[in-house]
This record gives sequence, C-alpha cells and structure tokens, in this order.
Amino acid sequence: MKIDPNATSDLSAQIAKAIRDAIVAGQLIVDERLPSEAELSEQFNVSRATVREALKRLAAQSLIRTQRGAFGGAFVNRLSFEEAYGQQITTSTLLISMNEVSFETACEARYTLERACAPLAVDRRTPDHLATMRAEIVRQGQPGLSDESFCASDVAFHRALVDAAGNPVLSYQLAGAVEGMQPLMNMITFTARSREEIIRLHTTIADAIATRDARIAECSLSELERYTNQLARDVFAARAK
Amino acid sequence: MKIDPNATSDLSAQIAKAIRDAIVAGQLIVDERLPSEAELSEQFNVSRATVREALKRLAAQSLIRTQRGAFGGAFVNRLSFEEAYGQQITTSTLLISMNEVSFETACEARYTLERACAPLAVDRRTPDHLATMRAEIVRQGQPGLSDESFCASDVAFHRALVDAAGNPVLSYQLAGAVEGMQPLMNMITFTARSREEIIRLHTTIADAIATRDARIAECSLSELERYTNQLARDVFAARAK
DNA sequence: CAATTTTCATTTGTCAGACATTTAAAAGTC
DNA sequence: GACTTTTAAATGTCTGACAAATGAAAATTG
Repeated sequence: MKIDPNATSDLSAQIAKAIRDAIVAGQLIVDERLPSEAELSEQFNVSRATVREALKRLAAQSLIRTQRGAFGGAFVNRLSFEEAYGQQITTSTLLISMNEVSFETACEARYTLERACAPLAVDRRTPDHLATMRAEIVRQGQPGLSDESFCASDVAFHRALVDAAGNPVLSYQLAGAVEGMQPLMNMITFTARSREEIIRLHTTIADAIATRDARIAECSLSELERYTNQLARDVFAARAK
Repeated sequence: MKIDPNATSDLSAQIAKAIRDAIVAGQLIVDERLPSEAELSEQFNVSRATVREALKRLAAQSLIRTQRGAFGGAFVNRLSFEEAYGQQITTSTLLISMNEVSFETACEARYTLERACAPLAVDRRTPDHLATMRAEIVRQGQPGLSDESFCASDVAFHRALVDAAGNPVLSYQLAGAVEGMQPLMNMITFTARSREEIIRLHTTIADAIATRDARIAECSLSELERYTNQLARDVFAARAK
C-alpha cells in the first residue's frame, strides 16, 4: 500500500484512497484488522492525526469500523445491505434535490424501475409481502393522516412491492429511486379525493401481485405514475399563480 | 445545529451527522460556506481535531468540499451525477463482493433494470448513443482483446444503452447494477466462440434500438442474460472439478 | 483447583498548541 | 492604472499529552 508522491490532494485523502483501493481489490478482506493508527502513521510517514482523518473518511463510507481498547483497532467492515440502503438513500435524495431534477424525471425513473420488478414480484411474493402491502393500504385510508405519514406509508407500500421481487440487489438499487423521491412527494398536498384514487390504484396493484398478474400490475403502476405526475403538475401550477 | 448529549457514538460522528442532517434538510444550501473549523470547534465545544474528523467524513461522501486560504473553508458541495456515479459503483461493487451475492442474483438485477430502460431508449436514443454502441461492438470483435478489455467494452456498451434512455436518475441507479457486476464478469473467460455469440446479441440489441423496436430489444437482453448465466455456470462447474 | 478480581498493556478518542501552506484581499510602488 | 508586496485568515500537518475502553494476563480468594 503506497501513496502517490506526485499527488496534489490532501495526505489524508491519498491514504484513504490507498486503503480503499486495497479493500476493493480484495487485498484486505472482511474482518481483517488494519495496522494500528500508530503503525499506519509510521508506514505512511505522517502524523497520527492525518491517519485518523483518513480512517474517518473510510468509516463514513462504512468500509471500516473501529473498536477501542487492546486488541481493538480498525477492521474491514462487511458492507451490509442495510448500511448500503442508507447511503444510497442519502445520496439519491441529495442528488435529486441539488440538481433540480424535475418531478417528472424522478418519477419516470422510479416507476420504470418499479414496473421492472413487477414480473419478479408476481412470481415470488410471499404472504408477508402481501400482508405488508394490505396493511399500508389500510393505513393510507385512515382519516386524519398527515401528508407526511401518507407519503411514508406510500414508500412502505412500494418498498414491499420491490422486496417482493426477492432480489436484494434489486431492492438496494431501488431504495434510492423510491425513497430519494420522498422530498419531492412531500411537496404535494394529498386531498381526500386524490388519496382515494391512489388507494384504489394501490389496491389494484396488490390484487394483481396476489393473483400473479404481471400485466395488470405494470399497467396500474403506469397509471399511478400518470396520476402522480398530474397531481404534481396541479400543485406546481397552483403555486405559480 | 445541536448534537445529542446522550449519544454513545464518537463526537466526530455526531457532529458529522448534525451537519449532514442540516444539509439534507436544506438548512445549509449548495455553495454555502460552513463556519471555519475554529468556529465550529467553539460551537460544538470540541477541539479542532475532532471537527476536522467530522468534516473529513462529510468530504468522503462528497457533501462538502474544502478550500484553503483566506476566504476558503468548507462549502456545501453540489453533489454531481459524476460523483454520485462513482460512489454508487464503489458501494455496489463491495456490496456484491462482500455478501456472496450469487452471479445469478446480480445478473438478474442488472438485466431486469436494463430491460426496463429499453422502451425509453428506443424512444430517445440519439445518433451518438447508437454510434457508441456500434463502436463498442467493433472493439469487442478485435482479435487479441484481453478478457478484461472485453468486459470493459461490454460495460461501455450497456452504459450507452442505459444512457440512451435519456433519464439521468435512471443512469445513476443503473451505474451500480451494471458496473458493480464487473468483478463477477471478470471471472469469466471469454472464448472466441462465446464472444461471437455476445457480439451477435449486442448487434441485435443495437439494431432494435436503432429501429425503435422495444420488444426485440427486451427479448435480446433476456437472451443475453440467459447466455451470460450459462457461461458463468460453465465456468463455475469447470472450476469445481 | 476454580472462580473471581485486579492489574496492565494496547488502542482508539479527544484535546491543546504550534507551525506550514495556501489564498485572496488590501496596501504599497512605479 | 498596472504591478508587486504585505497581510490576515483559513485549512493542512505535526507533536505530545491524557482519557477511556477493553481484553488478556496475573493475582487473589474461596
């Protein structure tokens, strides 16, 4: 593990890169202990503070975890799906909000990906997935539910749909698309009338997944996309006045 | 911006979280300058070293960038699609390699998502996208091409297909699915015979995108998925002997 | 001898202070 | 007015210190 003597960036960034590359290349394997901070600072010929900054960078990406005490240290972390979800969602959310991605573009990405899950979900859904979907539909019908809670339940419903596809890699990829849209969705005020329509479509989707009818599921998702877009257009038009 | 006095985690992690939350919530907007390290260390009542560790965590996620000199400091970074791609690919690659995701599962996720792009790509592809795809097909036919280069070209081909869908959010989500599989793909030895078949399918796909035939594009992608899986099974079977 | 407690070395977490380096504004010079 | 020099402010890095956690080894106790 060597750092580039010609590099222009910070030492801590270079050291982080060197270690990260070693992890990605498989030279450092899961649960392997890195040298102690003191040893690393000798190896790289920098101070302990600089090594620590590098390690914190890696910790921020969940590439390592640290433990205090004798026989503690920094260990290569097994990146769990859970941790990856979290990072994926944060990144997606910021990407969408900072780059002025239009509601339509984000919505298209989301529903395109969700439709892709439908055929798999129809094949593999378990009673658990169906139960979650039904439960969220019921929640969405509760009177007095705030717009935020309605949106959160919407996310949970779609999350169940995606998980029903039974492919964790797919679930991970979609976490960003679905949850990253939440700030945009939260801008919409859901009237009783529009909630009713969304619940109707959710029910159609859940029924289609239950009866293993991929075509209907995909069509309903498309309809939901159109309807969501319409709601957004209305909101933005009203706001522009 | 306050840190939780009851929290158990490191101070630097808590401070990073506080700032991250402020960014995600929109309290700190793009290009806004954070207080200097000295000011932050006063605000949070910690040493400058601790503040720096927190800032390095945020820098690792591309949430901030720092600049030296008077009127320098830490600024909220506009998370570009480029940066997000990179993180997404690193995370996906590690997620797949560390969690013993089967070739089949990763492959399924990848082709499911790619098929979803096909209808959009058919509508929106530009001559540029088609040209890139054709160029990569030509490259793949070059004799003497190493397996690694063949894989890289394969990724570039599929990347062009995804980009042809004309939705940057979709491109971002798929970057992980396509490129994260590369280590797995690199385990396959591509014989002249199998390259021929892959090139044939790539040509069919490119033709379908050119003639705006989504059905053929999707079917060819499915065929490519089956074929790739078959190749992988053969490799693993041969290795098991 | 077995169980418990204490000690101890190691390692990360945090702090304080110093100096180097970079940078752009401000002041000075021609 | 154009150029150079100075200067103040900020990050980057280093050093040395102490606190806190932690598990192994040693000491103690029943």
